Amino acid sequence: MMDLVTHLSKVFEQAFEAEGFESRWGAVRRSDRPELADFQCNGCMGAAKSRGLVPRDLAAMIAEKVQGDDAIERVDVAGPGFLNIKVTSAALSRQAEAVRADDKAGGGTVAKPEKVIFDFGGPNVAKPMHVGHLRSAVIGDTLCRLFRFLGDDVTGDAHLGDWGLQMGHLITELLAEQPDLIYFRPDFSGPYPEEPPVTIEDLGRLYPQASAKAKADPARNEASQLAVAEMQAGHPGYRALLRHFINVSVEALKIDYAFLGVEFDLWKGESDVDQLIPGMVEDLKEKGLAKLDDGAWIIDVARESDKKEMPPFMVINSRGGTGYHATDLATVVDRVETLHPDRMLYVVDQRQALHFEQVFRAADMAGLMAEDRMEHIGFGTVNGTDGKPFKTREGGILRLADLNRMALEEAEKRIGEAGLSGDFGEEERARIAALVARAALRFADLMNVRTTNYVFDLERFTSFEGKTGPYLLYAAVRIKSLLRRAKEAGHAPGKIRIEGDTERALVLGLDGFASALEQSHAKRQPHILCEHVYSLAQAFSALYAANPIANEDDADIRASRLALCEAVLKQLEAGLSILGIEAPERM
RNA sequence: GACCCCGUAGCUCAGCAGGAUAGAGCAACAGAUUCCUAAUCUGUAGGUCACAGGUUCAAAUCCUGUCGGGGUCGCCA
Repeated sequence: MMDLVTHLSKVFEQAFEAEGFESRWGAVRRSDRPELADFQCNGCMGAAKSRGLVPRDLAAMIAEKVQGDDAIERVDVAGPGFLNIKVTSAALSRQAEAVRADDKAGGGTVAKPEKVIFDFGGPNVAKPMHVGHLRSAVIGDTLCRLFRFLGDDVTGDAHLGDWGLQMGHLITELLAEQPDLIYFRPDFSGPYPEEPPVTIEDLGRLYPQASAKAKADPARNEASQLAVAEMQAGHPGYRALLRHFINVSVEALKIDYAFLGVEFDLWKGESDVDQLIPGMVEDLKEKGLAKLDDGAWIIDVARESDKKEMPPFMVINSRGGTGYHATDLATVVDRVETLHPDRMLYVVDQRQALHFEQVFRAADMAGLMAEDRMEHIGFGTVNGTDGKPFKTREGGILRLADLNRMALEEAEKRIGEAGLSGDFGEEERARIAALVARAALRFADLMNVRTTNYVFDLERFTSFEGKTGPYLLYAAVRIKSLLRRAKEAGHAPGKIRIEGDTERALVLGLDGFASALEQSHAKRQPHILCEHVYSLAQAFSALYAANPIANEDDADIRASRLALCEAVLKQLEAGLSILGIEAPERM
């Protein structure tokens, strides 16, 4: 199906072309002045100027030209030369019917589907996730869903941070606590036990313990670095421990992600590409890209056109170790070889912009992937009211697990207060609370423009009124509920006839889905879709408050409104599912 | 110091491929429930779009500068 904006744009573009103008002047968009018109075209001012014509005269000519189109009721010339377009009720009815019948609820498909890899989440083994991880997880997961919805072939990879100093900390701290473990015996090289020697609680305790010691004692830090080097060199016991740490951590991570409805196709990590690094380094040396500088192997990725200083890409550091430059580039090698992507998107904190610039340049220079096929989808930091990265009152980080728990508790409390779900069973109440909490958290993050920092406000994340996830659930559940009642009463939906202003507004809202998705996709900005879904829910709520639907006496109007509700619900659920939000049947 | 991002209502933020009277949510105030879920709806009030220049028929939006806030700048990731 084609949305009205696209249809009208074509009509106006043809009109401009017929008068010998460039078609771009014919671009039509939703009206800024809904009381005057449904759509507007502002091209006459610019087009007239290019010919020395009077804008209003040209506008009148264009208005005359488009008269034949059956979606257009009338076109008015206003102000200096605006064209105000009002569409027919029949056209709106058609659009609503089309949304109702469309299995994508009016959302389209990208012109050219691609195979896209999303690198997001980026959780670290043993380090608990904090609020910053919420952003990568939720934005990345939503973009994956959005791209899939529009037809792209998507693979989401968690890209675990399992190769750094934290592994050394864990190993050395475990060694201090349990020196007799088989993993530390130099005379033993496997096979090692299947059962992990630690629990997630152990990891949660060992890491901060070691980290604190290392900060205070350089020698202790040195020991961890040595352990990392040994592990990277292939120490069998350490490797076996690494495997255990990863497995134990991933199990725990999955719980937090599942709460948020975040899913990954791959759980690969830095350690998975370690074995590719030597070959990659050889290749870089052969190509003359890697050079020895200050004891380290680097790639000079700077360009003359650079306005800023571009530090070198660090392949191997002066101690002979590899850092995240090497693992990230090796990950590109791995992905290109195994998945053959058209594009790779990295959903990572904006502060890593320079790092990715370097990785992309290096990957391009190494002939792995063209620089313009790789994008850093950066996001802003989650700040406190002081403008600094958010800290709890105690000054610590807010763990994601704690945030999840707080949202859930608020949801449960609120369900009790509102007297909702009173007659539901325990299980259903718990499920509803979980869905409400997820909706609140995801929407509170996704509604922000991705790239800017935002101030974290716990109340906003656990609030259920106004522009929130729960508001959207509420709207969807209301529709489900009234459709259910109508069905029970034997009222069937029928032909849609759009009459009043609130109905018109609602259908115009429905019609904006495709372009919201398209823009959201093009800009990699979930908040555009959030805006759309929210305004759709608002438009429905306004109709709901002002008109009876299932209780309407006139059978035709009732059937029409019921059908309209079905269309709205379909699109609402489609939009929400992209945002990773699921509405219960009742709440 | 260089480079990047930001500055819009009391608060948190949209809008920025220029377009008419700058929009939401929260907070404030006034209303709405004989009937489909009030986690709702309707309305009122609230803005020198940081500041100063420039481009343009038209600037919150583009350009320049200033001020203020945040970030990044070779071996932790």
